[in-house]
Amino acid sequence: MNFNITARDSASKARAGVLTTDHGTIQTPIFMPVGTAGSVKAVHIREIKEDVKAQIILGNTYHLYLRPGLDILKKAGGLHKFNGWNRPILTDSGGYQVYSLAGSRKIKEEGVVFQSHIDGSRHHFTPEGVMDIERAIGADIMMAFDECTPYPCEYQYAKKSMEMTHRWLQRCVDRVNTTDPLYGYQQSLFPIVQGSVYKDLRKISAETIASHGCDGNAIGGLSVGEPAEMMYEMTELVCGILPDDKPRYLMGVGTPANILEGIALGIDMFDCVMPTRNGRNGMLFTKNGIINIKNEKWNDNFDPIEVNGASFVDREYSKAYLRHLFRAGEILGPMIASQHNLAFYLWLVGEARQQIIDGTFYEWKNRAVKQLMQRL
RNA sequence: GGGGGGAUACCAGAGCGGUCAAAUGGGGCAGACUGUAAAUCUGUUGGCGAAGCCUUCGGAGGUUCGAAUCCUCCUCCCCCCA
Repeated sequence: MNFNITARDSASKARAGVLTTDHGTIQTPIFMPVGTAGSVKAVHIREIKEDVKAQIILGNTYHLYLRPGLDILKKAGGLHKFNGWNRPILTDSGGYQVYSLAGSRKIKEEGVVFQSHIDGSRHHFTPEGVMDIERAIGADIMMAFDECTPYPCEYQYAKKSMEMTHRWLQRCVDRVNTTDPLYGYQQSLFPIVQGSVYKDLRKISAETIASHGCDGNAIGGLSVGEPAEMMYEMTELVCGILPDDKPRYLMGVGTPANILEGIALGIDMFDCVMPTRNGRNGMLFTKNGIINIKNEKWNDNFDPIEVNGASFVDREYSKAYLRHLFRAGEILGPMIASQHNLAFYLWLVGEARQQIIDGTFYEWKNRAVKQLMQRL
Protein backbone atom coordinates (compact mmCIF):
# COMPACT_ATOMS: atom_id res chain seq x y z
CA MET A 1 0.00 0.00 0.00
CA ASN A 2 1.17 3.44 -0.90
CA PHE A 3 -0.09 6.93 -0.04
CA ASN A 4 0.87 10.09 -1.88
CA ILE A 5 -0.32 13.52 -0.92
CA THR A 6 -0.80 15.55 -4.05
CA ALA A 7 -2.19 18.82 -2.71
CA ARG A 8 -2.59 20.64 0.58
CA ASP A 9 -4.96 23.39 1.65
CA SER A 10 -3.17 26.43 3.02
CA ALA A 11 -5.97 27.58 5.31
CA SER A 12 -6.61 24.22 6.98
CA LYS A 13 -5.09 20.79 7.46
CA ALA A 14 -6.97 19.40 4.48
CA ARG A 15 -5.06 17.40 1.93
CA ALA A 16 -5.75 15.54 -1.30
CA GLY A 17 -3.99 12.29 -1.97
CA VAL A 18 -3.89 8.99 -3.76
CA LEU A 19 -3.97 5.71 -1.90
CA THR A 20 -2.79 2.73 -3.92
CA THR A 21 -3.85 -0.84 -3.19
CA ASP A 22 -3.62 -4.07 -5.15
CA HIS A 23 -7.28 -3.59 -6.09
CA GLY A 24 -6.74 -0.10 -7.46
CA THR A 25 -6.29 3.46 -6.34
CA ILE A 26 -8.39 5.65 -4.08
CA GLN A 27 -8.54 9.41 -4.47
CA THR A 28 -8.64 11.00 -1.03
CA PRO A 29 -10.42 12.44 0.81
CA ILE A 30 -12.88 9.63 0.28
CA PHE A 31 -16.18 8.38 1.62
CA MET A 32 -16.58 4.60 1.86
CA PRO A 33 -20.10 3.15 1.61
CA VAL A 34 -20.84 0.61 4.33
CA GLY A 35 -21.56 -2.93 3.17
CA THR A 36 -21.80 -4.68 6.50
CA ALA A 37 -23.07 -8.07 5.42
CA GLY A 38 -21.33 -8.07 2.07
CA SER A 39 -23.89 -5.76 0.51
CA VAL A 40 -24.38 -2.03 0.50
CA LYS A 41 -28.00 -2.28 1.53
CA ALA A 42 -30.53 -1.74 -1.25
CA VAL A 43 -28.00 -0.76 -3.93
CA HIS A 44 -26.63 -2.94 -6.74
CA ILE A 45 -22.86 -3.28 -7.06
CA ARG A 46 -23.12 -1.98 -10.62
CA GLU A 47 -24.70 1.25 -9.35
CA ILE A 48 -22.13 1.49 -6.56
CA LYS A 49 -19.42 1.42 -9.21
CA GLU A 50 -20.87 3.27 -12.15
CA ASP A 51 -23.40 5.68 -10.69
CA VAL A 52 -22.33 6.26 -7.08
CA LYS A 53 -18.69 6.04 -8.20
CA ALA A 54 -17.51 4.58 -4.93
CA GLN A 55 -13.83 3.65 -4.83
CA ILE A 56 -13.78 1.44 -1.74
CA ILE A 57 -16.49 -0.14 0.38
CA LEU A 58 -16.68 -1.72 3.82
CA GLY A 59 -17.48 -5.17 5.03
CA ASN A 60 -17.88 -6.31 8.63
CA THR A 61 -15.91 -9.04 10.33
CA TYR A 62 -18.52 -9.91 12.94
CA HIS A 63 -21.41 -10.10 10.50
CA LEU A 64 -19.60 -11.91 7.69
CA TYR A 65 -18.08 -14.41 10.12
CA LEU A 66 -21.55 -15.31 11.42
CA ARG A 67 -23.07 -15.35 7.97
CA PRO A 68 -22.20 -16.63 5.39
CA GLY A 69 -19.20 -17.83 7.45
CA LEU A 70 -15.55 -18.39 6.65
CA ASP A 71 -15.98 -21.64 4.71
CA ILE A 72 -18.16 -19.99 2.09
CA LEU A 73 -15.98 -16.89 1.96
CA LYS A 74 -12.87 -19.01 1.38
CA LYS A 75 -14.59 -21.20 -1.20
CA ALA A 76 -15.73 -18.07 -3.01
CA GLY A 77 -12.11 -16.87 -3.09
CA GLY A 78 -12.74 -13.93 -0.77
CA LEU A 79 -15.37 -11.24 -0.48
CA HIS A 80 -14.39 -9.45 -3.70
CA LYS A 81 -15.30 -12.50 -5.74
CA PHE A 82 -18.30 -13.31 -3.57
CA ASN A 83 -20.07 -9.97 -3.94
CA GLY A 84 -18.66 -8.87 -7.28
CA TRP A 85 -16.81 -5.78 -6.04
CA ASN A 86 -13.35 -5.93 -7.58
CA ARG A 87 -12.03 -2.75 -6.01
CA PRO A 88 -10.64 -2.12 -2.52
CA ILE A 89 -12.50 -3.40 0.52
CA LEU A 90 -11.99 -2.37 4.13
CA THR A 91 -13.33 -4.55 6.91
CA ASP A 92 -14.29 -3.31 10.31
CA SER A 93 -13.07 -5.68 13.00
CA GLY A 94 -16.17 -6.14 15.12
CA GLY A 95 -14.96 -3.45 17.49
CA TYR A 96 -18.07 -1.45 16.75
CA GLN A 97 -20.23 -4.46 17.62
CA VAL A 98 -18.53 -4.51 21.02
CA TYR A 99 -20.28 -1.16 21.41
CA SER A 100 -23.52 -1.62 19.47
CA LEU A 101 -24.23 -5.14 20.72
CA ALA A 102 -23.08 -4.41 24.27
CA GLY A 103 -26.06 -6.29 25.67
CA SER A 104 -24.94 -9.60 24.21
CA ARG A 105 -21.19 -9.76 24.71
CA LYS A 106 -18.58 -10.04 27.45
CA ILE A 107 -15.17 -8.40 27.29
CA LYS A 108 -12.09 -10.06 28.74
CA GLU A 109 -8.38 -9.51 28.25
CA GLU A 110 -8.28 -12.49 25.93
CA GLY A 111 -11.01 -11.11 23.71
CA VAL A 112 -14.77 -10.76 23.44
CA VAL A 113 -17.41 -13.44 23.69
CA PHE A 114 -20.36 -12.50 21.52
CA GLN A 115 -23.72 -14.13 21.72
CA SER A 116 -24.91 -14.21 18.13
CA HIS A 117 -27.78 -11.85 17.37
CA ILE A 118 -28.93 -14.44 14.84
CA ASP A 119 -29.21 -17.65 16.85
CA GLY A 120 -27.80 -16.93 20.30
CA SER A 121 -24.73 -19.14 19.85
CA ARG A 122 -21.50 -18.03 21.52
CA HIS A 123 -18.41 -16.95 19.58
CA HIS A 124 -14.97 -15.95 20.86
CA PHE A 125 -13.38 -13.01 19.09
CA THR A 126 -9.70 -12.59 19.91
CA PRO A 127 -7.36 -10.14 18.19
CA GLU A 128 -5.63 -13.10 16.52
CA GLY A 129 -8.92 -14.67 15.46
CA VAL A 130 -10.20 -11.41 14.04
CA MET A 131 -7.06 -11.04 11.92
CA ASP A 132 -7.60 -14.57 10.62
CA ILE A 133 -11.19 -13.70 9.73
CA GLU A 134 -10.16 -10.52 7.94
CA ARG A 135 -7.55 -12.54 6.05
CA ALA A 136 -10.28 -14.99 5.04
CA ILE A 137 -12.59 -12.20 3.96
CA GLY A 138 -9.70 -10.82 1.95
CA ALA A 139 -9.94 -7.17 2.97
CA ASP A 140 -7.41 -4.79 1.44
CA ILE A 141 -7.53 -2.87 4.70
CA MET A 142 -8.02 -4.83 7.90
CA MET A 143 -9.03 -2.87 10.98
CA ALA A 144 -7.43 -3.84 14.28
CA PHE A 145 -9.70 -5.36 16.89
CA ASP A 146 -10.63 -2.67 19.42
CA GLU A 147 -13.27 -1.67 21.87
CA CYS A 148 -15.36 1.25 20.73
CA THR A 149 -16.31 2.87 24.03
CA PRO A 150 -19.73 4.46 24.50
CA TYR A 151 -20.52 8.09 25.32
CA PRO A 152 -20.56 9.13 28.02
CA CYS A 153 -17.73 7.00 29.35
CA GLU A 154 -16.06 7.38 32.72
CA TYR A 155 -12.40 8.27 32.65
CA GLN A 156 -11.19 5.18 34.44
CA TYR A 157 -13.11 2.90 32.13
CA ALA A 158 -11.96 4.78 29.03
CA LYS A 159 -8.36 4.48 30.22
CA LYS A 160 -8.55 0.76 30.97
CA SER A 161 -10.35 0.08 27.72
CA MET A 162 -7.83 2.10 25.71
CA GLU A 163 -4.92 0.25 27.29
CA MET A 164 -6.52 -3.07 26.45
CA THR A 165 -7.13 -1.92 22.88
CA HIS A 166 -3.41 -1.10 22.72
CA ARG A 167 -2.49 -4.58 23.93
CA TRP A 168 -4.90 -6.07 21.47
CA LEU A 169 -3.26 -4.03 18.73
CA GLN A 170 0.13 -5.56 19.47
CA ARG A 171 -1.46 -8.99 19.16
CA CYS A 172 -3.08 -7.99 15.86
CA VAL A 173 0.25 -6.75 14.55
CA ASP A 174 1.99 -9.96 15.62
CA ARG A 175 -0.66 -12.09 13.95
CA VAL A 176 -0.56 -10.16 10.70
CA ASN A 177 3.23 -10.34 10.66
CA THR A 178 3.23 -14.11 11.06
CA THR A 179 0.53 -14.96 8.54
CA ASP A 180 0.14 -14.51 4.81
CA PRO A 181 -2.70 -13.23 2.65
CA LEU A 182 -4.87 -16.05 1.30
CA TYR A 183 -5.57 -14.66 -2.13
CA GLY A 184 -2.27 -13.28 -3.39
CA TYR A 185 -2.69 -9.55 -2.82
CA GLN A 186 -1.49 -7.33 -0.02
CA GLN A 187 -3.58 -6.69 3.08
CA SER A 188 -2.81 -3.70 5.31
CA LEU A 189 -3.58 -3.37 9.00
CA PHE A 190 -4.97 -0.07 10.32
CA PRO A 191 -4.83 0.45 14.09
CA ILE A 192 -7.46 2.51 15.91
CA VAL A 193 -7.01 5.40 18.32
CA GLN A 194 -9.34 5.31 21.34
CA GLY A 195 -9.54 7.32 24.57
CA SER A 196 -13.13 8.56 24.53
CA VAL A 197 -13.33 12.35 24.89
CA TYR A 198 -10.29 12.71 27.19
CA LYS A 199 -7.44 14.71 25.73
CA ASP A 200 -4.67 13.05 27.70
CA LEU A 201 -5.94 9.59 26.75
CA ARG A 202 -6.33 10.54 23.11
CA LYS A 203 -2.77 11.85 23.11
CA ILE A 204 -1.37 8.67 24.62
CA SER A 205 -3.42 6.55 22.28
CA ALA A 206 -2.44 8.47 19.16
CA GLU A 207 1.25 8.20 20.11
CA THR A 208 0.91 4.47 20.75
CA ILE A 209 -0.91 3.90 17.49
CA ALA A 210 1.58 6.01 15.54
CA SER A 211 4.52 4.07 16.98
CA HIS A 212 3.49 0.94 15.07
CA GLY A 213 4.18 2.54 11.72
CA CYS A 214 1.17 1.01 10.00
CA ASP A 215 0.09 1.84 6.44
CA GLY A 216 -2.75 3.98 7.74
CA ASN A 217 -4.34 4.97 11.03
CA ALA A 218 -7.88 5.28 12.27
CA ILE A 219 -9.70 7.29 14.89
CA GLY A 220 -12.46 5.38 16.61
CA GLY A 221 -14.79 5.85 19.54
CA LEU A 222 -16.22 9.07 18.17
CA SER A 223 -19.63 9.87 16.68
CA VAL A 224 -21.22 7.78 19.41
CA GLY A 225 -23.38 10.58 20.79
CA GLU A 226 -20.90 13.20 21.95
CA PRO A 227 -21.35 16.82 20.82
CA ALA A 228 -19.87 17.51 17.40
CA GLU A 229 -17.50 20.11 18.82
CA MET A 230 -16.04 17.47 21.11
CA MET A 231 -15.56 15.14 18.17
CA TYR A 232 -13.76 17.87 16.23
CA GLU A 233 -11.57 18.68 19.22
CA MET A 234 -10.48 15.04 19.60
CA THR A 235 -9.95 14.68 15.88
CA GLU A 236 -7.78 17.77 15.71
CA LEU A 237 -5.69 16.64 18.66
CA VAL A 238 -5.16 13.15 17.25
CA CYS A 239 -4.44 14.32 13.70
CA GLY A 240 -1.65 16.43 15.11
CA ILE A 241 0.05 13.29 16.40
CA LEU A 242 -0.66 10.66 13.76
CA PRO A 243 1.90 10.57 10.95
CA ASP A 244 1.25 13.13 8.27
CA ASP A 245 2.34 10.91 5.41
CA LYS A 246 -0.15 8.11 6.14
CA PRO A 247 -3.89 8.13 5.51
CA ARG A 248 -6.11 9.01 8.45
CA TYR A 249 -9.51 7.38 8.77
CA LEU A 250 -12.25 8.84 10.98
CA MET A 251 -14.51 5.90 11.68
CA GLY A 252 -18.28 6.14 11.49
CA VAL A 253 -18.47 9.78 10.46
CA GLY A 254 -20.83 11.26 9.59
CA THR A 255 -23.12 14.04 8.42
CA PRO A 256 -22.02 16.06 5.37
CA ALA A 257 -20.92 18.82 7.75
CA ASN A 258 -18.99 16.36 9.94
CA ILE A 259 -17.14 15.10 6.89
CA LEU A 260 -16.14 18.54 5.63
CA GLU A 261 -14.95 19.54 9.09
CA GLY A 262 -13.06 16.27 9.34
CA ILE A 263 -11.35 16.91 6.02
CA ALA A 264 -10.37 20.36 7.25
CA LEU A 265 -8.74 18.71 10.27
CA GLY A 266 -6.67 16.36 8.12
CA ILE A 267 -8.87 13.29 7.73
CA ASP A 268 -8.61 11.32 4.48
CA MET A 269 -11.17 8.55 4.86
CA PHE A 270 -14.72 8.31 6.19
CA ASP A 271 -17.46 5.75 6.41
CA CYS A 272 -20.98 6.01 7.77
CA VAL A 273 -24.29 4.22 7.55
CA MET A 274 -26.10 7.54 7.44
CA PRO A 275 -26.54 7.87 3.67
CA THR A 276 -27.94 4.35 3.40
CA ARG A 277 -29.85 3.95 6.65
CA ASN A 278 -31.30 7.43 6.67
CA GLY A 279 -31.96 7.05 2.97
CA ARG A 280 -33.99 3.93 3.60
CA ASN A 281 -35.95 5.97 6.12
CA GLY A 282 -36.70 8.79 3.69
CA MET A 283 -33.98 11.33 4.40
CA LEU A 284 -32.18 12.78 1.40
CA PHE A 285 -28.95 14.76 1.54
CA THR A 286 -28.62 17.31 -1.24
CA LYS A 287 -26.41 20.24 -2.20
CA ASN A 288 -29.14 22.58 -0.97
CA GLY A 289 -29.90 20.84 2.31
CA ILE A 290 -31.76 17.95 3.84
CA ILE A 291 -35.09 16.66 2.60
CA ASN A 292 -37.49 14.37 4.43
CA ILE A 293 -39.15 13.01 1.33
CA LYS A 294 -42.04 11.63 3.39
CA ASN A 295 -43.14 15.15 4.33
CA GLU A 296 -46.45 16.33 2.93
CA LYS A 297 -44.86 19.35 1.28
CA TRP A 298 -43.41 17.19 -1.49
CA ASN A 299 -46.78 15.69 -2.35
CA ASP A 300 -47.15 17.37 -5.72
CA ASN A 301 -43.59 18.49 -6.36
CA PHE A 302 -42.81 17.00 -9.74
CA ASP A 303 -39.34 18.52 -9.96
CA PRO A 304 -36.40 16.13 -10.16
CA ILE A 305 -35.15 14.76 -6.83
CA GLU A 306 -32.12 17.01 -7.26
CA VAL A 307 -31.39 19.27 -10.19
CA ASN A 308 -27.78 18.62 -11.24
CA GLY A 309 -27.61 15.78 -8.75
CA ALA A 310 -24.80 13.27 -8.92
CA SER A 311 -26.91 10.19 -9.66
CA PHE A 312 -29.13 9.29 -12.59
CA VAL A 313 -31.94 8.74 -10.10
CA ASP A 314 -31.89 12.47 -9.38
CA ARG A 315 -32.97 13.23 -12.93
CA GLU A 316 -35.04 10.10 -13.54
CA TYR A 317 -37.49 10.49 -10.66
CA SER A 318 -39.47 13.36 -9.15
CA LYS A 319 -39.84 14.19 -5.47
CA ALA A 320 -43.58 13.51 -5.67
CA TYR A 321 -42.95 10.06 -7.12
CA LEU A 322 -40.30 9.21 -4.53
CA ARG A 323 -42.63 10.36 -1.76
CA HIS A 324 -45.32 8.14 -3.22
CA LEU A 325 -42.96 5.15 -3.23
CA PHE A 326 -42.13 5.68 0.43
CA ARG A 327 -45.74 6.09 1.46
CA ALA A 328 -46.74 3.02 -0.48
CA GLY A 329 -43.98 1.01 1.16
CA GLU A 330 -42.47 0.25 -2.23
CA ILE A 331 -38.96 -1.19 -2.05
CA LEU A 332 -37.90 1.06 -4.91
CA GLY A 333 -38.18 4.10 -2.60
CA PRO A 334 -35.36 3.07 -0.24
CA MET A 335 -33.33 1.92 -3.24
CA ILE A 336 -33.56 5.30 -4.97
CA ALA A 337 -32.91 7.24 -1.77
CA SER A 338 -29.88 5.12 -0.84
CA GLN A 339 -28.37 5.50 -4.28
CA HIS A 340 -29.02 9.22 -4.31
CA ASN A 341 -27.43 9.73 -0.89
CA LEU A 342 -24.36 7.66 -1.68
CA ALA A 343 -23.85 9.48 -4.97
CA PHE A 344 -24.19 12.75 -3.08
CA TYR A 345 -21.64 11.71 -0.45
CA LEU A 346 -19.17 10.67 -3.15
CA TRP A 347 -19.80 13.92 -4.98
CA LEU A 348 -19.20 15.80 -1.72
CA VAL A 349 -15.78 14.31 -1.06
CA GLY A 350 -14.86 14.61 -4.73
CA GLU A 351 -15.79 18.28 -4.70
CA ALA A 352 -13.84 18.79 -1.47
CA ARG A 353 -10.84 17.17 -3.14
CA GLN A 354 -11.11 19.48 -6.13
CA GLN A 355 -11.44 22.53 -3.88
CA ILE A 356 -8.28 21.47 -2.05
CA ILE A 357 -6.42 21.13 -5.33
CA ASP A 358 -7.78 24.50 -6.47
CA GLY A 359 -6.75 26.12 -3.20
CA THR A 360 -10.29 27.21 -2.38
CA PHE A 361 -11.26 24.53 0.09
CA TYR A 362 -11.52 26.42 3.37
CA GLU A 363 -13.85 29.14 2.21
CA TRP A 364 -15.95 26.71 0.22
CA LYS A 365 -16.20 24.39 3.20
CA ASN A 366 -17.46 27.13 5.51
CA ARG A 367 -20.20 28.07 3.07
CA ALA A 368 -21.13 24.48 2.26
CA VAL A 369 -21.44 23.35 5.88
CA LYS A 370 -24.28 25.80 6.50
CA GLN A 371 -26.09 25.07 3.29
CA LEU A 372 -25.83 21.28 3.39
CA MET A 373 -27.32 20.94 6.86
CA GLN A 374 -30.36 23.17 6.49
CA ARG A 375 -33.76 21.52 6.38
CA LEU A 376 -35.74 21.90 3.20
C1' G B 1 -94.85 -10.22 3.98
C1' G B 2 -92.38 -12.49 8.67
C1' G B 3 -88.06 -12.71 11.96
C1' G B 4 -83.30 -10.99 13.56
C1' G B 5 -78.73 -7.86 13.71
C1' G B 6 -76.53 -3.17 13.28
C1' A B 7 -75.29 2.46 12.78
C1' U B 8 -68.89 4.78 17.49
C1' A B 9 -63.43 9.65 15.68
C1' C B 10 -60.28 9.65 8.44
C1' C B 11 -61.23 3.89 7.87
C1' A B 12 -62.02 -0.76 10.43
C1' G B 13 -63.49 -1.87 15.19
C1' A B 14 -63.79 -2.31 21.01
C1' G B 15 -66.78 -0.09 24.68
C1' C B 16 -72.72 -1.30 26.71
C1' G B 17 -74.95 3.90 33.27
C1' G B 18 -70.06 7.46 36.07
C1' U B 19 -62.80 5.78 36.19
C1' C B 20 -64.76 7.85 28.08
C1' A B 21 -62.48 12.80 24.19
C1' A B 22 -63.71 7.08 23.88
C1' A B 23 -59.27 0.55 23.70
C1' U B 24 -56.75 -1.62 19.44
C1' G B 25 -55.30 -1.85 14.22
C1' G B 26 -54.81 0.73 9.78
C1' G B 27 -54.33 5.38 7.47
C1' G B 28 -52.60 10.59 8.13
C1' C B 29 -48.97 14.03 10.15
C1' A B 30 -44.21 14.80 12.35
C1' G B 31 -39.52 13.32 14.59
C1' A B 32 -35.14 10.15 15.37
C1' C B 33 -31.18 7.52 12.90
C1' U B 34 -23.16 8.76 12.62
C1' G B 35 -16.98 1.90 12.14
C1' U B 36 -25.80 -1.20 10.39
C1' A B 37 -29.51 -6.82 15.17
C1' A B 38 -32.75 -0.96 11.48
C1' A B 39 -37.12 -1.31 4.31
C1' U B 40 -36.39 0.31 11.83
C1' C B 41 -38.00 3.00 16.06
C1' U B 42 -40.68 7.12 18.57
C1' G B 43 -44.42 10.81 19.11
C1' U B 44 -49.01 12.59 17.58
C1' U B 45 -53.99 12.21 15.33
C1' G B 46 -62.07 16.58 17.77
C1' G B 47 -61.33 22.22 19.03
C1' C B 48 -58.75 26.00 21.99
C1' G B 49 -55.53 27.60 25.78
C1' A B 50 -50.87 25.72 30.96
C1' A B 51 -53.69 23.20 34.71
C1' G B 52 -58.44 23.33 32.18
C1' C B 53 -62.58 24.29 29.31
C1' C B 54 -65.74 23.49 25.01
C1' U B 55 -68.40 20.45 20.99
C1' U B 56 -68.67 14.61 19.99
C1' C B 57 -70.48 8.05 19.55
C1' G B 58 -76.98 7.94 12.80
C1' G B 59 -81.45 11.82 13.92
C1' A B 60 -85.27 13.66 17.39
C1' G B 61 -87.32 13.18 22.05
C1' G B 62 -87.24 10.92 27.03
C1' U B 63 -85.49 8.31 31.90
C1' U B 64 -81.40 9.55 35.40
C1' C B 65 -77.61 13.45 39.89
C1' G B 66 -75.05 11.45 35.45
C1' A B 67 -76.10 8.38 28.79
C1' A B 68 -71.79 6.16 23.43
C1' U B 69 -74.16 2.84 27.00
C1' C B 70 -81.41 2.42 29.21
C1' C B 71 -86.57 3.71 26.77
C1' U B 72 -89.69 5.69 22.47
C1' C B 73 -90.14 7.17 17.56
C1' C B 74 -87.66 8.23 12.89
C1' U B 75 -83.83 7.42 8.95
C1' C B 76 -80.45 4.17 6.72
C1' C B 77 -77.70 -0.61 6.26
C1' C B 78 -77.09 -6.04 6.70
C1' C B 79 -78.72 -11.25 7.41
C1' C B 80 -82.37 -15.31 7.50
C1' C B 81 -87.29 -17.32 6.14
C1' A B 82 -91.31 -16.82 2.56
